[in-house]
Amino acid sequence: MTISEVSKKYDISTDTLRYYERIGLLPHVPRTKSGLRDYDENSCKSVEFIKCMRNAGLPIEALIEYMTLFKEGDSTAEARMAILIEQREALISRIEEMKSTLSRLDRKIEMYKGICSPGCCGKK
Amino acid sequence: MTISEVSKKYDISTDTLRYYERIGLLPHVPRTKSGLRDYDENSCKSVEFIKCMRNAGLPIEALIEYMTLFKEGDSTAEARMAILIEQREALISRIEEMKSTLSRLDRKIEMYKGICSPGCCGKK
DNA sequence: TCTTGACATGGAGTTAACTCCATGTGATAA
DNA sequence: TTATCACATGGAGTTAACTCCATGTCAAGA
Repeated sequence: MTISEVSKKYDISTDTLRYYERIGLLPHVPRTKSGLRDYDENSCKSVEFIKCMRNAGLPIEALIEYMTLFKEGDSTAEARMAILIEQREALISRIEEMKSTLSRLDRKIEMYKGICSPGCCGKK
Repeated sequence: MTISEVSKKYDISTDTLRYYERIGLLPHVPRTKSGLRDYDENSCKSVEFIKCMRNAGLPIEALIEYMTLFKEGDSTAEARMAILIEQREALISRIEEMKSTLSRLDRKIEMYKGICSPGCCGKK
């Protein structure tokens, strides 16, 4: 797949895809004879994984660490798992925080509805 | 309350507190005769609200709009509510996204545990 | 052969949200 | 009265994560 196809498929700009590669987040993508990127299934999977993790707010730094260990082979499984566990914890607490903010927002919105309900909207 | 007390209480740097004020996010904080900030209950409530919303990822821009409308009085209630509803929607979808990433992480971690379980850690 | 269009690279620029800094002031402790 | 100290202000600098740009190459259509 060309870079623009991957860009469309995952809704990530080509600039960002190249950026991910040069900072070592996305493992080297295969090239055609003339040097163009030719994403294979592995590359696509990585892109998809990165997109998912980034959208959930995992920092690029942690993802680079993870991907780097990955390239280093099976012996790094332990360390990779540690990263995932750490990020999992962080994610859980962000979700909790967001949920409580959400219910606060809900209450606030209900209040606004209340203000506007019995009378203020005029009776005919 | 002095700025440093508020800073400790809400765990927000004094720089950030002043920053919020100058960008119009935090309504003007009362001052002492000599010009020092002297946070009253209202100011504190605003700080707490902002902190909560920011931690959940609401953009400063939206919060400024909200606060600005607030200052403009009751006639803006409708518009304020609209902002809250909009942000609520955004928050919900972020939470959903994060939850699905969380379960993906969970599965991945289970996989790592699996790899390491029956045998690889040596018997004895 | 010439032109066009997608892509490559290295490096600079942007955005959001702070964070830091230089300089100045008023209240208080020594 | 002098030295601190917390605080004030305006403006510059930082960080993460992109995004944009100038310049160059290559393959394919006119």
